[in-house]
Amino acid sequence: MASESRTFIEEARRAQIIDCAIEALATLGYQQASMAKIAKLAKVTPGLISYHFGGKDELIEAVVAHVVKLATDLMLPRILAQTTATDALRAYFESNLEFMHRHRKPLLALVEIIVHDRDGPYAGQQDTALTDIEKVLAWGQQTGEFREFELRPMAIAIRGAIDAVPSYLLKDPDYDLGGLAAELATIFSLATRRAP
Amino acid sequence: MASESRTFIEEARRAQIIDCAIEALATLGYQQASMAKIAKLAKVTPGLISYHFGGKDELIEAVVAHVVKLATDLMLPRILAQTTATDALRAYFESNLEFMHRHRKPLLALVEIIVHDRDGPYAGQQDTALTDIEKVLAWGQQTGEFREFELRPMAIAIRGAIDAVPSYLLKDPDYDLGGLAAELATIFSLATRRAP
Amino acid sequence: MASESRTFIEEARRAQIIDCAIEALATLGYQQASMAKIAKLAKVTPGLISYHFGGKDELIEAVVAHVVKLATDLMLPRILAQTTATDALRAYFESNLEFMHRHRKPLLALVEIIVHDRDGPYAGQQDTALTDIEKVLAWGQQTGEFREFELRPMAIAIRGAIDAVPSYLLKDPDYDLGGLAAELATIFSLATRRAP
Amino acid sequence: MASESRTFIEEARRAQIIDCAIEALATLGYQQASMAKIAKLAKVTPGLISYHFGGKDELIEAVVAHVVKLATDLMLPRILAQTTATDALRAYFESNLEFMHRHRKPLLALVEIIVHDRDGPYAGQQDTALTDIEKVLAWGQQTGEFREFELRPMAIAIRGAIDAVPSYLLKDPDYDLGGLAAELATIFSLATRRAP
DNA sequence: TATGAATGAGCATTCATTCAT
DNA sequence: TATGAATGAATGCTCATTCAT
Repeated sequence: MASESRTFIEEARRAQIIDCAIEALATLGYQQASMAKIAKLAKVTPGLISYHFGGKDELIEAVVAHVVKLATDLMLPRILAQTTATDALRAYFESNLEFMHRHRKPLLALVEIIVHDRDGPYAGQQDTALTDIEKVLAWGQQTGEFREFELRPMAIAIRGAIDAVPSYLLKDPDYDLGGLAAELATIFSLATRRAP
Repeated sequence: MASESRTFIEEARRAQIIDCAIEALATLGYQQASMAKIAKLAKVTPGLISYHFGGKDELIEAVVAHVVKLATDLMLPRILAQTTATDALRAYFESNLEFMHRHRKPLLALVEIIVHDRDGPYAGQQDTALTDIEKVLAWGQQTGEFREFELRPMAIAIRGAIDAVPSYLLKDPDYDLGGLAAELATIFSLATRRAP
Repeated sequence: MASESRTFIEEARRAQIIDCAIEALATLGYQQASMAKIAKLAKVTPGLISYHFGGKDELIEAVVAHVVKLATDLMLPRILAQTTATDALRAYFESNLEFMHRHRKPLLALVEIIVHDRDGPYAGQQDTALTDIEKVLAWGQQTGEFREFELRPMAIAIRGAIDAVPSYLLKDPDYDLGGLAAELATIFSLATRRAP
Repeated sequence: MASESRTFIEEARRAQIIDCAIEALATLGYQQASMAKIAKLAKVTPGLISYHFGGKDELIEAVVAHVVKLATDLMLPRILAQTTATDALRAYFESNLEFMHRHRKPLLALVEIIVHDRDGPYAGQQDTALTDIEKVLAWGQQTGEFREFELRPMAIAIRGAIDAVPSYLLKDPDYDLGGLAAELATIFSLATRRAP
C-alpha cells in the first residue's frame, strides 16, 4: 500500500477522491457523506472508491492522513523554528489557527471524522497532540521560562482552546482568526510564565 | 405534555428508556445508538419507544433535557453562591468537573448528541454556555479582579478546556478530576487576574 | 350482535365512534383514518373501538351499514312515491344528489371505504344498486314509457353518472347539485324514452 | 432522465419492475402492493426498485406514465380520425372499452392509483379527461349535431359511465365490452342528439 | 366498560459492499 | 481500471391488536 507501489494514474484517482471526500465531509457533515455522495461528487462510481481504498474505513483513514500531513507540513517547521518555549507556544497557536484559516474544509472534514468515528484509529492522534504540547511545556520549565505546573492539565487546556475554534468557525466563517490566535497566545503566556 | 399529565407507570418507563438511551449513547456512541439497540437494552420493543416519545428526535430531546437539568441542578447553585468573580470562575471549573465525575455517562451521552446533531436544536446550547462565561468575565472586569481582555477568546479558551475533558475521561475513566479542576482554575486565574 | 342485545350506553358509544370514524374518513381519507386517529377524535382509546366493534373491519362495516341506512331512508320513500317509471328515475337522481348534499361527510366516508376496501363486503352493495335501477328500467319498459334497451348497460351508465358526482363534490363543494340532478334526469330521460 | 440516457439493461429492468408493479396493483390492490411485494414478484430486492426509480412515488409515477401512454396511443388516433362529433363520441366509448379489454391489468392498476392517491398529482388527470369530453360536445353543438345542453353535467355522465366499467370488469372479467360500448354509445347518442 | 401499556409485523428507504463485465 | 447492477442488513416509523387492570 506504500505510495511507491501505486501507478501515477492510481495516485491521481486517490487524490481526487480524497478531495471530494473532504468536500463532502466539510459541507454535508459526516452522516450525509455517504460513499454514493462522495462518488457523485467525484463523478465516479461508488464501487471505484471501494476498489481504490478497500472500503469506507480506509478512505476515511486516507483522508485523515492527508489532512494531518497538510497540517504538520504547515505547522511543524514554524514551531521548530522558535528558539524559546514561549515563542514556540505562541507559534503553536498561530500556526494552528493559520492552518484552520488556509485549509478550512480539510480541517472541518477532519473534525467531522474525529468527532463521529469515536473508536476509529485517530483516537491516538489526540494523544500524540497532547504529548507534543507537553514537550514544549517541559522545555519551557527546563529553561525557566515557565513556572512549575502539571503538564497534562495545561496541555489539555491548550489543546481544548484550539479544538474549540472550528466549532465557532463553522458558525462565523469570517471570524478574525489572527486576532484570536494572539489572544490565546497571551492567555497561555500569562498562565505558563514564571510569576514576575 | 406536562409531567403531571403522565401516569406513574409511564413516567417510570420514560425514565427507564431515557436511562437506557444514555447508556447506549455513552457506551456505543451516537451512530450505534439506534432505536433497536436502545430498545433491546431496555428489554422493550422499538415501537414502545415511539409510543412513549413519539419518535427518535423527541427521545433525544428528552435525554438532553434530562442531562441538562442534572447538570444545572448541580452546577448553578454552586456558581451563584460565590461572591467574587474569581471564586465564581473557580466554582465553574469545579462544578463542571464534579458533574462529569458524578454523572459520567449522562455527560458522555450529552456530548455525543451535541457533537452529532450538527444542525440540530442543540447548537444553540454551545452559544449559551459561552455567553454565560462571558457574564462572569465581565463581572470580574467590572470589580477590577480581572484585567482587561477580550471576552470572547477567553470564553472560548475556558469552554474549550472544559469540553476537552470528556474526551480524556473516555480513555482514562479514573483520571483525577478534582486535581484537574484545581489546575484549570489556577491556569485561568493567572490568565484573567489583574497583573500584580 | 343485534341492536336489541345492546345496552343503551353501548349503543351510544357505537354511534359516537361511528360518527367520528365518518369524520375521520371524510376529512383525512381512508389511509390516514387509523384507529388511533378515530379514537383521538372520539376522545377514547383505540382499544375501546376494538372492544365495541371487534376490529377495524367491523367498524368499517358498521359505518357502511349506518350510511347505507341513512341513504335508504332518505331515498327509498321518494322513489317509491312515484307513479311512473319516468318520475321514479328522476326521483332516483334527485334523491341521490339530495343525499349527497344533506349528508356530505357520510357520503364521502362511504366512497372512501368502497374505493379502498376493494374486497370488502360492500362489493355486493354495488350490485344491489344496479339491480334496483334495473327494476325501475324494467318497469318503464313494461308500461311502454321506455324504449327497448338492454338493462345492464343503461343501469351502469346511470349508476356511473351518480358515482362520478362525489369526486367533483370533493373539489368544488359548492357545486349546484340541484341543477346537476335536473340535467342528469333529462339526459337519461332522453336516453330511455320511447322514441317520439 | 431521458430514456436515451439509460442502458439497455436498465431499461429492461425498469420495464420488468413496472410490469410487476402493474400486476401487484391490479391483483392485490393499492394497499397491498408494497415495495416488498412488487420486489418479490419481480424476483428482486426492494432496494433495487429504489435504485432504479428513486422511491415508491417515482415508481408509481412511472406506472402512470406507462399506462397513460398505452391508453393514449390506442385511443387518441381513433377519436381524432372521426369526422363528426357523433362519431367521435362513439369512438370515445369504443376505444376506451377496447383499451380496458386489451390492457385489463394496466387499466386496473391505473384506477387503483388514481383512486388512492386522493391528493396526489393524478387528481388533475380526471379534470383533463372531463375537459377533453367537453371539447367533443362543444364541437357537436357547433355543427348542430347535438342539442343545446350544459357541457359539464353531460361530460360527468359520460365519464362516469366509462369509469363505472372497470369495477364490473373486476367482478366479471368476461363481460362483453364490445356490446357494452355499443350500448353506451347509443345511450349518449340519444341523450345528445338534436331532437328530431 | 374502559384504559393505557405493549407487541409484532409491515412499511419505505439508505447504505456499504460485491461482482460480472 | 472502471462501471453499473444488485444485495442484504439496518434504520426509524406506523399500525391494528391484545391484555392486565
